[in-house]
Amino acid sequence: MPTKKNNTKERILANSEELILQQGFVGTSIDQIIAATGITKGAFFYHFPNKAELARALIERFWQKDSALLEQFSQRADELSKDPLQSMLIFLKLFEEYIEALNDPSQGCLFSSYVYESEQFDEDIKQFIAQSFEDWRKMYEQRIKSIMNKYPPKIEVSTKELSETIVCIIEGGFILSKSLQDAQIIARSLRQFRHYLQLVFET
Amino acid sequence: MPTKKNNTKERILANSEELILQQGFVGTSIDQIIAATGITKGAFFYHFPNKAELARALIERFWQKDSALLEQFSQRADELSKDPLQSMLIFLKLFEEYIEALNDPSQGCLFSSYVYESEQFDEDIKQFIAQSFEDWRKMYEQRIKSIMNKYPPKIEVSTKELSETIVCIIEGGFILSKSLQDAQIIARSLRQFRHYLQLVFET
DNA sequence: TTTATTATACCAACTAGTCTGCATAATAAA
DNA sequence: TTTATTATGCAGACTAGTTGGTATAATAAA
Repeated sequence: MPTKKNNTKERILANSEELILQQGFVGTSIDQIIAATGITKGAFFYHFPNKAELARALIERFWQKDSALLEQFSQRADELSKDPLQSMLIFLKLFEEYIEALNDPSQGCLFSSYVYESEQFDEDIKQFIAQSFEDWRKMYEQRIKSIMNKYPPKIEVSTKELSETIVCIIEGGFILSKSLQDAQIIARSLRQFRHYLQLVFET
Repeated sequence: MPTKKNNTKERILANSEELILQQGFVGTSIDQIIAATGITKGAFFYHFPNKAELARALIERFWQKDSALLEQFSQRADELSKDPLQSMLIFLKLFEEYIEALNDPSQGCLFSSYVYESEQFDEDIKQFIAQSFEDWRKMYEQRIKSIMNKYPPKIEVSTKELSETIVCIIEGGFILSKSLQDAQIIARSLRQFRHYLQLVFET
């Protein structure tokens, strides 16, 4: 039975993430996790010393998956156009299409989930989340800076504020998507932001 | 000691809301709530039959406070300008200034908090939250429709998508605001949306 | 007194986490 | 190649503490 193939640790992580996005971290008991995974307490505590370490492993895993995806879209966008504005528009489009494709009623974002239970987590996890948001935003900001170097904006805009707004739209989109059971909200709202960029920068 | 003046029920609600926005609903125990309020279990369960009813009372109270505020800004905006576009821009500005004024690092939105623990709540509470989001969005949509009737948009836009985006920005803004300990994010991002509206509709 | 409000003591269920033990897999020795 | 040894991965019973909730008594207000 116990082979290298059926990676129990990964199954615990996947099941935990799903449960936590629906019930919250504190609201998800280890008993629920092991029941969903089909293992026992012994197995769980063999892989994680305590629940706090599960939380840490989950958020790091989430960020890794997330940034890999963004990196992929980023590279693809740069391949398709060397122009900073076009590349950014393509990047956002790729993101939208990805979201649209999962017609699964959005599970949500683990970062946001943790933020609304923030006092349950260690200081370094809170720090990791804040840093991740910042890194994510800065990635957008770099792109917008490149655009600005080439195209004079029609109105006075700040690269920081523009990049912040993208992150707000996505995180807020997850919330509405979950509540209204509508998987397309993020894509639609991101499209609005794309139009905004076009109005600001396109000739 | 117990007079009508020191309204115990209201104190329970206020303290609960603050704790829940930091720790989540499940993560906040009744023991914590009564300790923060300075009462005992007996007093708590006199005012609320169970924790689920506290959740319901909290979210209804939150919505009442919220819609009263929005109604106030809405009326003020209509007083200051009869033009639908100007009134909307003023409305958003009032909202921004309100957020800016609370330089308290944002407590957050109870709706979002509940959404990320949604499976902990009864179906009717989830329904109430979804309906509140929809009502809120429709309020914006009405304003945008009025604008569209008067001003032809520069690009093709949907009133639904525009109004959705506002809600996304605000809810996402709360999350970033909490995580990055920056109370001004919502205001800054809303300003971006204001600029977008101006670019789309202003002559 | 009657009624509204709060205090105290308590409980059954659930919580995260521990402990011992057991099967298999990998490695080393014969 | 067989056999002994050890490491890995997991099962499941157990514990100490916490949870929401209750029963009842005390106290205050009308």
